[in-house]
Amino acid sequence: MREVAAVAGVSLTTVSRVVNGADVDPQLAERVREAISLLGYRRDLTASTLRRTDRLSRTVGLLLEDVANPFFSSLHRSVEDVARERRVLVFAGSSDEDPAREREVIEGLVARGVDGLIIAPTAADQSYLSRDREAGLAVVFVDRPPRFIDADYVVSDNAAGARAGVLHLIERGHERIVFLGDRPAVHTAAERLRGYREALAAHGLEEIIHPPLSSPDAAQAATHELLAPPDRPTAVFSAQNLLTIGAVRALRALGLQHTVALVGFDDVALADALEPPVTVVAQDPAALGRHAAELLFSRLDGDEGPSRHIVVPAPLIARGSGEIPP
Amino acid sequence: MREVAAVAGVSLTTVSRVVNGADVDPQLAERVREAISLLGYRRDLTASTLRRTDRLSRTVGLLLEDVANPFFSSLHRSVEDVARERRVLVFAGSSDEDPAREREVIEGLVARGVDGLIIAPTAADQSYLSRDREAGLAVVFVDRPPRFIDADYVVSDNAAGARAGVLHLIERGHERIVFLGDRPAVHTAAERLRGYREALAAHGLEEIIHPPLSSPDAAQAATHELLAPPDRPTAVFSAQNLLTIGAVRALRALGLQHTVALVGFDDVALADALEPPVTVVAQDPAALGRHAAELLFSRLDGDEGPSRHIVVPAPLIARGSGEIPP
DNA sequence: CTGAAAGCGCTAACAC
DNA sequence: GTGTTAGCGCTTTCAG
Repeated sequence: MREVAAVAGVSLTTVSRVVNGADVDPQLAERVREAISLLGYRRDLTASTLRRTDRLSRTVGLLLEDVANPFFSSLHRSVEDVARERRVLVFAGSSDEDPAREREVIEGLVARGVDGLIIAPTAADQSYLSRDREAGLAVVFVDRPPRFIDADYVVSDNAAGARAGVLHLIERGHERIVFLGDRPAVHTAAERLRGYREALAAHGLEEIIHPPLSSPDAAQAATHELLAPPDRPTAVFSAQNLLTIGAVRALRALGLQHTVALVGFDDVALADALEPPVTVVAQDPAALGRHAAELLFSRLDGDEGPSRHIVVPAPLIARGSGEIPP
Repeated sequence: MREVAAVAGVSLTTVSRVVNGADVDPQLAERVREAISLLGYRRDLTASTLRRTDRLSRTVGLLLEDVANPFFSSLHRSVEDVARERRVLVFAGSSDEDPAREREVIEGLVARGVDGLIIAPTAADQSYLSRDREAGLAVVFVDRPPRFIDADYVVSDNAAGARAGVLHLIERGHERIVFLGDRPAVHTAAERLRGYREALAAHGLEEIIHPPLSSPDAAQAATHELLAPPDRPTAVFSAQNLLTIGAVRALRALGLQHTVALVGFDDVALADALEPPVTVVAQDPAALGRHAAELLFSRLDGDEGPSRHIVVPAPLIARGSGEIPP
C-alpha cells in the first residue's frame, strides 16, 4: 500500500479511500487504480479489520454436527449462499456432538474475529458465549435451541413432524411401532421421541423404544434384532437420516421391506427410488440455513430487537414404505 | 491484554510470552493466568497474525464445486480432521463450476490471509495464483489438476476407473453402452469419457454419448429418452454421482431397472439398498481430502521439493445393476 | 477533497 | 527472565 501510494504520488489515506470507495478526485482515483493493478496490490483485510471502528472481518463461523452429513451440508450451502451476497466468507466445522469440541472450535472462531456464529449446539450450556455477544458477536442457533442463553434460533418442528409420522402409521392400523433414535440429550432426538410418545399415548398404544443409536450400522443391527419373531413390530419409525439408512438395509437383508412399514425423519437421497420408496418426514435444511443466516445478518445490520425463534415445518411425504398395512 | 498486564503487574511482553508458552517464571505465569481468567481475556489472533514474522493465521481455505454434494462434503470433512490436529480452521466455499466465482472466492480467501488453499479448480487457468504462492501461500489442488501452473494435486484415477467400469459391462456382453457425463471441459468428466472411449475402442464398439448433463433431473430426462426403442442401449454408464441418481430414477420409472444394466462413477448413499443394488466405481473422497490436507501442511512445514501428484485408485464395486446381461 | 499522525492488539528486537 | 520500544498494514481522526 505504501508502494501504491508512492507510485501514484498520493498519500496512504487516499489509497485507502480509493480502495474503500470513498469520495476521491476521479483523476487521482484513476492513478491509484493504475498503480494498484501495476503492482498487483491486494488489500490486507486482516489489518483492515484490526483498525476499523466496527472491527468487521466479513467472516462468519458455522458449527455443525458434521459437515459431511447431507442434512448439514445442505444447510451449510444455503448459509454460504446468503453470506456470499454480502461478500462474507464462511468457516465451517464439525462438533461430532462433542461439547468439548464445540467449545474448542468456537473459541478458535472467536479468536479469529468472526463477526457472527451459526451454531448447531450440542453442549449442555452455551452461556459461555454471553460475554462475546455483549462484545458485539452475533450468534444464531440452528437445528437445536441454545441452553441457558437467550438467543435467536431456527429449528424444524421436530415434535409435530414425528407425531404426524407416527400417527400416519397408527391410522393405517399399526399398533406395534418401534422407535429408533439418537441420544435424547440431543434436543432434536428428544423432541422426536416426544412426538412419537404423544402419538402413541393418544391411541393408548405401547411404546417400543430402542436404546440410543448413533450410526447407520448400529441402526441396522438394532433393526435386525428387533424384527425377530415373536411379537415382531409391524412398523419402524427411525428418527434420523443415518438411522433410516441402517433400517432400510436391515429390512432389505431380512426380506421384510414389503412387510414391515417404515417412516423416517429427515429425507435421504434416493429414498424415492428404493423398493418400496421410503416415506419420510422431510426437513428443509436449506430453509433452516437460509433463515439462520438472514437472522444473523439482520443482527449484524443492527437489529437489536428481542430474540427471534423460527420453527420450520417438517411435512410428511408418503411414498410407499409408510403405507404398508400391519 | 493491557488490562491483563496491569492486573498481573507485568509487562505486555510477559503476557504475550505466557499466552505463547515461552519461558516465563512460573510464579509470574501463574499470576498472568489468573488475571486472564479473571478478565475473561482472549487473545486476538488477527492482531497476532499481523505482527508475527511468519504471518500465519492458522486458517486454510477450501474451495469445492459444491459443499452440499456428498462427494465434496466428505472430502471437506477429512480436510477438517487433518486441519483440526493442527488447530487450523477451515473456510469452505462452493464454485458451482463458475470460473468467475472461483476467482472471487479465492481472492476473498487470500485477502483474509489464509495460510493455504485446497482447490477443486474449474477455471481454465490458475496461474493467477503464482504471485501469491511466491509470497508464501501454499496451494494444493484436489479432484482435478490445475492448469498453467505447476503445483501439488490429488485426483482419483478417473480414466482407469471409468475404463474398468465400462469393460465390466463389455465383458458381460454389452455392446450398446450409453455414456452420461458432465461437460468435458471439466477434467474429471473428460477423463471419465476417455476411459469410456478407450474401453469401447479396445473392443471395436460404437460410442453413444449423450450431450453434457449437470443435474439429476437432466440425467433422468436424458435416460428416459435414450431408452426408448428401437435400438435401446442395453447398458448405461453414468459418470457422476448426481447423474447416477437421475439414471436410477429413470430406469425405475420405466420399469427397466432389471433389464438395462447400470454402472455409476462415484458411490451414492443407499446404492447398496436399491433394487437391484447399483454397481459403482467408488471414489474415496476422504482419502482425496486427507492427502490434499497432508500435502498442504507439509508445504507449510517447509517442504520445498518438486510438486507432488497423487492418484487415488477408484475400484469397482459390483452390486448387481452392473451384472445384468444384455 | 487530501494529507499527516495516531493507533487497532499484538509480537520481535534489543537492552537490562 | 523481563521490560521497553518499534511497527505489522491498515483506517480514522483532525487540520488544511
